[in-house]
Amino acid sequence: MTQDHLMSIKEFSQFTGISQSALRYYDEIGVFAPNVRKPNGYRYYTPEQITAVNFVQVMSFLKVPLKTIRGLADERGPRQLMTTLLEHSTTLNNELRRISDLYSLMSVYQNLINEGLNVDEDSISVRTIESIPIVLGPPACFERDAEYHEPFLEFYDDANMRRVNLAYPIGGYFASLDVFLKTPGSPQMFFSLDPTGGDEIAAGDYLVGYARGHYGVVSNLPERLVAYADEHGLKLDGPLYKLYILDEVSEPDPDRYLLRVLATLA
Amino acid sequence: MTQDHLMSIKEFSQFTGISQSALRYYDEIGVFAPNVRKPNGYRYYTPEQITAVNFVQVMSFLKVPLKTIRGLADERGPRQLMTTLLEHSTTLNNELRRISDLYSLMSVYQNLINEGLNVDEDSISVRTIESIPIVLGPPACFERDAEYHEPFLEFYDDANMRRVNLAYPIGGYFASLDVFLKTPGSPQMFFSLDPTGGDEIAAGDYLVGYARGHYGVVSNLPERLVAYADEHGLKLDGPLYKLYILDEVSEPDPDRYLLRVLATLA
DNA sequence: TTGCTCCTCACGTCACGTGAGGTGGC
DNA sequence: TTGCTCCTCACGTCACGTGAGGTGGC
Repeated sequence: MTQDHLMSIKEFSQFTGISQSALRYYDEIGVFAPNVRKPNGYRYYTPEQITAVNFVQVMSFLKVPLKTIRGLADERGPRQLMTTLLEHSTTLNNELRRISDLYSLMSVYQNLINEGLNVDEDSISVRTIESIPIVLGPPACFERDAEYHEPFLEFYDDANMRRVNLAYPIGGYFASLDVFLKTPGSPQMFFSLDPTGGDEIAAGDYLVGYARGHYGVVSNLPERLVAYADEHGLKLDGPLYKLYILDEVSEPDPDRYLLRVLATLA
Repeated sequence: MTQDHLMSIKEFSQFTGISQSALRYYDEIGVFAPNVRKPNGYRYYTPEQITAVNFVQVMSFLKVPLKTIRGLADERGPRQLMTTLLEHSTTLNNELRRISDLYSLMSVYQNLINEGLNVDEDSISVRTIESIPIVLGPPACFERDAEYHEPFLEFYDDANMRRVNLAYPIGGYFASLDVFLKTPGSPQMFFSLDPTGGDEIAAGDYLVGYARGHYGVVSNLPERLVAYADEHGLKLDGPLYKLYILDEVSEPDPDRYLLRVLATLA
């Protein structure tokens, strides 16, 4: 290495993919300065500095504030760097969790919306379903003078404590079709589609039906389910899952919310 | 659902994990307002709004600006939401790539630093190594009057075009020990430890040695490697990989940079 | 001389955080 | 009355982005 090759801020910016204004800002706050400053104030960088600025990028991606990175450069050393990396690897783990959560959240939403857009909502059908992971909440007690929101809030409270991701759609669980027929608006438990949960909608055959309307409105869906089962000689036995596949998130008109019911076939 | 339960901003903040100031900000820019505003200006939220604000959170995590989310709420609908989700799933893919890149980058750094801290740098040893993925650059031609930085910059240019992550440590490749003995400062190619690359340091047995000092300084390492091989009746045949395992990123003192050489054993 | 690059302020932006100073509810 | 919560400005912050107005290099 004889004489160092000097790169203008433009060249250096193109090499590193870091904007010129970012480079000037790094210089200003003292986190990363060009190796050479000409009398006219022009900044010049050396090729070796590419590694150094990459390090700044890495640390700032780890959510370490730039001023901390600056301090870190002063008391640098392999051991210090090691501990810093270990400290912030938890940040990275959290980020990764958030990303993969979001991934599955998006695919859940996409599946529901897709179903909502393409389904023939007037017909009842039989569907074989893979196991779906869910989180069941505590028993929801709807006393006659109590209001709907109370068990709902209880569910939220409980879910918060159990670190359930409440961005996933929430549905209602009924122990049987009979319960649903009697109190279609009052599930015995709520459940979240958060896939990290320890519960599941068991794999198997289900009777599937839909209904449109505000939260709580089931119109004649329960009767249609029973009629279909009778007509086809099917026996319904086991839990029933109610879920809004188009809700306020995707549908601005409450009259067009779309409800789906899965009823276990014996 | 009789009368809606109303939550104060504090309660709602605790339920959703969103700060009070963020909620006020959402209200201010019109992206998410409380359902009820009392005459005294107090904000009250209903349980149903938990889903809605979760949606805002999700979109803003997808790097969608809040003002865009506001606009999105106006012309909402299942179909629109679907396309928005699809559009921004690429954002998510990029994020995920960056995170997992950073993960492997950190583990590469950690392994190197660990090795640098714990190794007996004066002794030569034989080590069996798993295959290590790398990216080889174009042939580096060091003409006698050319300067070191030129092939180095060529490597960077080429790597940039091939979308190699230049934050990974960079080393030098020599076709054989002989080449290294003659020109230890001028590798025939550069390589990056970027693990996405199509090349590799082949699995097998290597003679491993270390040297301290500035970039380009190898002190008596070549001779020590030869002497060790002679002494133990080992034959060196095949490529040699040179890499700084402690460089300017981890070590502030250039005299203490630590170089490692892997020489293929026949 | 003509473009092009670079410079330094200075101000804007995005998504909030942080008091200051004051009111409301129980 | 006391303490707690809530309110609205207003200003700060972080990591830049964006001109404005001017100089330097070939």
